[in-house]
Amino acid sequence: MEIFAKRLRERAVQLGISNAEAARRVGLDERRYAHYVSGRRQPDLMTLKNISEGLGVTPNWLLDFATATDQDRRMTALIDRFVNSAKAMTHEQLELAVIQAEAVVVSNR
Amino acid sequence: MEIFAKRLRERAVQLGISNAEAARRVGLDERRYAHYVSGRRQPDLMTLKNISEGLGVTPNWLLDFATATDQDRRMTALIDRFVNSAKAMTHEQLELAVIQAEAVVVSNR
DNA sequence: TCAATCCGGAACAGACTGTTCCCATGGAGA
DNA sequence: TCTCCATGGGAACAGTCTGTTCCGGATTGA
Repeated sequence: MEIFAKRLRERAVQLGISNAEAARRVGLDERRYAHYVSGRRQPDLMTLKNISEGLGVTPNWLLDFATATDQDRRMTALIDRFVNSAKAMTHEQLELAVIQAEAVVVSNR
Repeated sequence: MEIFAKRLRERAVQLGISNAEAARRVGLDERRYAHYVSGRRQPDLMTLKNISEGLGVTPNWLLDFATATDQDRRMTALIDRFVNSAKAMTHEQLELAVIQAEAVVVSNR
């Protein structure tokens, strides 16, 4: 996961801070954080989450995860339509829609 | 990271497959994957990424990372649930779900 | 010159992981 | 009913990896 270390360095530059300062923001020991920056060691999942929050980024970005939705354009187009509709719904309406959707998925067995 | 293990089990249910089948899709040994499912052990970052791809979800979702900082978090959480469900749907099923959602919005007027 | 900050390397004890057995359960088919 | 196979849990072990601690060099500002 060299990309992870690269993203940590990249983010520090974006924020205009040193890696040591980034470590403090995340709440990690400088040496420990330095290991992540150098790419020689990897954090556990909880630490990954904390780093994401501390630096204001997402795990997806830190891991360079390309959203699989980019592959199927028809699906993404439909999802976009749903998201737009969801913004015009009440919370109860959206909740019902989600429950229905999840029920459809379960029934696919 | 109990939530991570929970999400693995949750996703297997969504896809209607066993954990062993999920392990095969990801390309991991069943025993090893079972450790992740039980929450007793955690994968490294590269494996996390592979699991995300194999199961058609995102690291953000597997880690329960709240991306909502702008709008209503309840709404975005529901939308995320829908998006994940949509990935397990056929195109026809998703299309119907969207049509229904848009119909709900129209009825609000 | 001195102090402070940042960053890299080395090393060690401890924790964690990946893997391998063993076994219990439950469903499918003969 | 019996057998086979898939699933999944538990235990254990060797090896790897991590977190932490020292040390030193480089840079900056007072």
